[in-house]
Amino acid sequence: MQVITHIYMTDKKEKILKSALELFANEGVNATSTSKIAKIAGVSEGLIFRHFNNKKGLLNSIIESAEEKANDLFADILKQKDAKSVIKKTIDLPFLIKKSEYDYWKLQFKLKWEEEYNNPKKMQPLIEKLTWAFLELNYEKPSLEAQHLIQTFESISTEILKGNFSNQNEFKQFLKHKYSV
Amino acid sequence: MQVITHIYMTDKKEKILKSALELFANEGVNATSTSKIAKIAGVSEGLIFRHFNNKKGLLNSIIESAEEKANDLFADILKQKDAKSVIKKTIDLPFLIKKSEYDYWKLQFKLKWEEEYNNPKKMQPLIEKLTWAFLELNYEKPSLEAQHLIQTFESISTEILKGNFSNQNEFKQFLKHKYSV
DNA sequence: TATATATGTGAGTAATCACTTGCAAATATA
DNA sequence: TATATTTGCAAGTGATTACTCACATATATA
Repeated sequence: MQVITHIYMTDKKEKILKSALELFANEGVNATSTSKIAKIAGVSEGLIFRHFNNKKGLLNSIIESAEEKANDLFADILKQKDAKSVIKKTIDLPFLIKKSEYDYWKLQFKLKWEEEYNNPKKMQPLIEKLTWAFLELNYEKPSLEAQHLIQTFESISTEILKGNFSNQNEFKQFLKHKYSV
Repeated sequence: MQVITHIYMTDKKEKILKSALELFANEGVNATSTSKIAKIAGVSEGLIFRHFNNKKGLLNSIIESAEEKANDLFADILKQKDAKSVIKKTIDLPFLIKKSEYDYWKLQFKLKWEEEYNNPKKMQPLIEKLTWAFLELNYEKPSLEAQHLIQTFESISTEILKGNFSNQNEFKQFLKHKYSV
């Protein structure tokens, strides 16, 4: 057994989650069979269903922890008291994603194309915080500026996760200069 | 038989392509079985393989015509002689996508997450044209500006295709004002 | 008209799918 | 220690998968 935050989880259950995440993120949920997950995880296929009931239950379990990771990242921005810090940290956000967490984000971005899992409201707190920041800084259209910066954030994240973003630092500086932060 | 541009295509072949496009775009390639395509198209399953050899051949055939549609849209921008027109038309681009062609674009955007079908070079001509335009207008960092506008274009397209973009016109005006076009 | 080719069907195929079941071993609790 | 519960596996299940094949009909060409 191993301690995850404060919940105990068996090693094999963890291995299933880890293998499923990797396969779901890189090959797609539908293209990943439960037998393949079991094989990669080194467990019997039946164990997947013992722990997660069905394939969807496994996916939901992964999505849950992925959303936790997303909220952790947003939390830091939401608690900022300084308008410029909010914008600065939003620009930094996509460049801070750890390689070890790429699969979590890949899966989330991919699933946004599945109606069932696309929830644009998840960005709402960040949009509101940015709107406040742009208002504070006397931008003409604060909410549209917020919308635009979120779009930029999503595009940058997408490019990074797909592995085609060569001039990351240069572009980050460019953006910070644009917003004077 | 029916005439498509200058190539003859049987009605049933067309129906297969149409049904497959709809299903691939909305439910995903892996989640769409050839039997379901045949059922929706009102043909025998075997006919799919007669015309396209295998499922991948069918997908490739759809992708080909999707890329043609994309190139048609880009072509108009690439031939512009005026820098401001280039930027203006790029901003207009995502808002010009016809509802009847949503499925083509949905499929293209979804497939960008599959390594095999992700080809960032496809945007290169547009990036270069925009870089030229921003240089012409004396922007400090033309190529980064181009990269940024393309990102905005991709984000807007994505939001429109996912159906969560309520303030389209307002946002379009906002962008045009930002770039003074 | 005769014949070759293209278009179409329906009934197959083996492989794989998500999932179940019966039973054993490990662990927690009394 | 005795017993209940959890964790685990191997061998299944029927349904569905992408794809093939034999055969028929429609169309193009000689």
